[in-house]
Amino acid sequence: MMSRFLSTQPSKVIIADDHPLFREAIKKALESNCSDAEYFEAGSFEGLQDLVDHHRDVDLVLLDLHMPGVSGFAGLVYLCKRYPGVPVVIISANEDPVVIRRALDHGAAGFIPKSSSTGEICDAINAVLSGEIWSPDSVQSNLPGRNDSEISLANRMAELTPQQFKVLMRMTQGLLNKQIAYELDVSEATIKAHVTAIMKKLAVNNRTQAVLIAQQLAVARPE
Amino acid sequence: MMSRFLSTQPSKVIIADDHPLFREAIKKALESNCSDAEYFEAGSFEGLQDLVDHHRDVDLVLLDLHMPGVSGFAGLVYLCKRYPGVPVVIISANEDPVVIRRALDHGAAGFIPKSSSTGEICDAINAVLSGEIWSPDSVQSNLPGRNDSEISLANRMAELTPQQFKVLMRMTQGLLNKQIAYELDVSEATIKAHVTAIMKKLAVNNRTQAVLIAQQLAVARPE
DNA sequence: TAGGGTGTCAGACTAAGGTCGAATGCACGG
DNA sequence: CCGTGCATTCGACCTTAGTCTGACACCCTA
Repeated sequence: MMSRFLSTQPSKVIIADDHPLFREAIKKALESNCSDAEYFEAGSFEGLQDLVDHHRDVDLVLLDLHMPGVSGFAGLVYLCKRYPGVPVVIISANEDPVVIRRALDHGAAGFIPKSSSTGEICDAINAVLSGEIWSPDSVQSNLPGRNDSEISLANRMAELTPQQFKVLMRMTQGLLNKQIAYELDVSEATIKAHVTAIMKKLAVNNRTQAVLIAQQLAVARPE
Repeated sequence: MMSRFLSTQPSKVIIADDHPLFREAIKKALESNCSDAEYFEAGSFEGLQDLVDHHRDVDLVLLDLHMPGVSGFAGLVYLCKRYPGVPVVIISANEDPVVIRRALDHGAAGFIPKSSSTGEICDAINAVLSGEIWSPDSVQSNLPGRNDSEISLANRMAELTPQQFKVLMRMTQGLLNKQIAYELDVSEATIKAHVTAIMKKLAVNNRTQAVLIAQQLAVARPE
């Protein structure tokens, strides 16, 4: 059976979703239908950060919108600005056209609803690998359009270093500096330094305002 | 000209919107088309709180979703639980069916898009005054349905006293205790006492988490 | 008139947040 | 090979947040 991927080189694909079964399902679908690509899986955003750091030549990232460690578009924005060459495809249970549009505006190379068939998924991935932007037929471009203030937030957010981003994500979960320090296995003083740097980059002057800015890139989890 | 209000008693109506011209327009529309009701206006949520406090016999509140001093549904939830007898009609530029549905779930007696004609507005108000729930035709009940966790948040939020609510709204703007104290013209010690009480009622243990809970009732401002 | 809830506040204390300067290590280009 | 810049780390120090105790006034209701 011929590979459905256009590239002749074996591809590196990262699948990031917090549900192991779903990661498996995606991988199986891609393996059987598409190609002999290499697959890497991440169950948390932190794991994803590690993977992209060690595989700068990755060809594609499949990213769920709801991952432990990130809320909403923050992870997408971060990846896109930090690794401009790497196409990121959002794969989500949420099919709200507004959400899809926002994802594409924030740099997603495609949007695949979880309800898609394996054939549709492969079509989407082929399109993305050949440089296209892929989105479900239901979404056309007459939607709300890009929101400038949100874009500027995204830009500021993208200036964060990897560690700072991890810290910010934990701040948006209401964790104390002490708790973040424990989770990241550094001293509380270090977290405080990161928090100060984050606030400077986001142009705010206290933790609550920083969290509020990060929250603006959040997406309500569908029921 | 006959009043289009069903009630024979003169009604008390409060119009809460941060745009003075829009308040005027609404009032004019109601006056000329509907009845000889008494009108009161509020340009901020704080003003609205004062009004309902002094006019417990108000027959109707028209509330914009985006008011200085409240974000999203918080104000609606607060009013509904605290003054159960008073019907609150949301009047908003946002016409997203999901938003409309959430508003009705949170106790709104009706939802009037700002794009409505004066005739439609009067129809809606008559319906509400005679005890019905009014929503635009576009919204039927096959939507997402009530979100239990959001309802429980709303219940906790509704336990707040008026002053605590004011404090919480300012916390969600990233203000320091000192700044809130200045705005409300009380001492910082008082604000601290309120913040402690708020966190207890919301069942959280720091300011960031309290703000995050409040933010879950927020609505993205449409462009 | 007593009691309960609310709003106000002070003072003293503990905990958490936030700033500053500085050290380390690592990558990049000269 | 060396300097420059950046990310990460950290301790010392000060500010803000949050708790606890106790207090007083107000309003409403029983």
